[in-house]
Amino acid sequence: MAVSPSRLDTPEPKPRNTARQQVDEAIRTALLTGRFIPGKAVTLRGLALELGVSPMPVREVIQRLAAENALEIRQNGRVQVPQMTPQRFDEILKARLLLEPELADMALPLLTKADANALEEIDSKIDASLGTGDAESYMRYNRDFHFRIYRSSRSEILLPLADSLWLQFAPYMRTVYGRVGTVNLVDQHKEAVRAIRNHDATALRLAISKDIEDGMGILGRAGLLDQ
Amino acid sequence: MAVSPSRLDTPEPKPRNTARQQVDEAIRTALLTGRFIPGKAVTLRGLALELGVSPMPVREVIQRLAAENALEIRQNGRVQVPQMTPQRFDEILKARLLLEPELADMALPLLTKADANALEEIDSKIDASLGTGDAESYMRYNRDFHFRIYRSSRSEILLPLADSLWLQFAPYMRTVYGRVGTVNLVDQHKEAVRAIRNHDATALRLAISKDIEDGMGILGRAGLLDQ
DNA sequence: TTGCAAATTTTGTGATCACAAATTACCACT
DNA sequence: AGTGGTAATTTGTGATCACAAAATTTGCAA
Repeated sequence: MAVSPSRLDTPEPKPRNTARQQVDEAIRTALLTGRFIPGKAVTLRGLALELGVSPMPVREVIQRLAAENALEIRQNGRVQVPQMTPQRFDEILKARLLLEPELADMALPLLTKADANALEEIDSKIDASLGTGDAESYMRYNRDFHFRIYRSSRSEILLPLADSLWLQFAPYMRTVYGRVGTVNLVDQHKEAVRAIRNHDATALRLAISKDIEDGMGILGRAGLLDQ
Repeated sequence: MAVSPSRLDTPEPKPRNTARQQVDEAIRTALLTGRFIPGKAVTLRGLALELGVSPMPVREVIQRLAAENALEIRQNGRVQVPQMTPQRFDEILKARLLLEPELADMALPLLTKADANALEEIDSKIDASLGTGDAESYMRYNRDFHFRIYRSSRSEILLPLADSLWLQFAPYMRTVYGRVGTVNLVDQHKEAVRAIRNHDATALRLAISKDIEDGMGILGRAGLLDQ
């Protein structure tokens, strides 16, 4: 008998490094850290030039992000970062409150002491960013904090859904921070870490829920009155 | 004064008819009605030939669907319809139970008597399809039934998330129906219509939840033992 | 018949080009 | 200076090509 693969699926030899993946990561990071302003036009050739590739991989990535509602393709074909609306904002908040506590709940049994320490480390960087008013760093570390938890869940379904949500509200939140600053920001990260250390599912769900509301609740809607 | 657009956004003149949209719709419908078998390889040139277009628009659509986890791009670049796994199945079920009752709840105030009648019409077609054992028609009409409700919510966030979920489980469910048939299928559609007519939010949520469990609960996991 | 290696084909990736539609720039005219 | 129309530019779309990697087929030898 042969020692052939025990599974008839996923041999998955070696990860290839395509230009598309680089472009994808670059644009996603830019969206998540708020380097794209809502309403701002995005052009294929512009991004391609900026990233040093041909328009080809950019086209594919834009389609990807448009499918996740992170970019908007108008009917004239032009691409832009979607504008936030009160309805969209409320729905994103609702969806986050449905999905993210669930993800945290799934992750909890898999979270180790090392994870808790790493989360504490990230949280201290968040505090540092808030102190210096560096909104871009804050957004990156805040994202890291949440998805360090969620990713531990090994979720294949809920995790991509949450990913899509973050891509949708991040650019807008960046504009809010630019307007009202970051000094008033509060979060429930220390409570979350404590809940993880105590293996307390109820407390973790509550911390995540409250954290989402802290981030988007009062502060968030404030910016929607004008624009 | 001018009669110019009252909003400073979205003039959106006329919808363009691109090859990409046609390809997108064709492949989505094929996935939702189970014409693609999980694990089946999908090739750019093959689809392009089949749909009478160049590989170009197919590439973009595949990227879109891959971003929604409706197609899987392996690390060697090959594309296939994702295989179902017990974990994925359970998570999809969980996600549906989180999102779809909420969508129905949002839709309820906007649903009219005409909607209820249309839903009843669709449900009769479902019964007809079940009678003749036409799984493909069943899947199309069942999809129509659910999204006729959900779409009424005018949701911009939760609706695309639910869309992604349906694309992920539809191909697998088709294989289940092919194995065990459709005669044993039960649903809660009549209860849902009744709840809509009575403007009973609690009853509608319950009907949707039970309907999801009827469709995926016992029957669904049965097929996961082998493959 | 079986195992293995070379050759052929298939496939995704990235780049370039042509084209049409939309946007922007420009300039004459009132 | 404001306005209207035309020209120039920009932009997304679709097609084709070259290339490399992977999968498949073929052919030869044990």
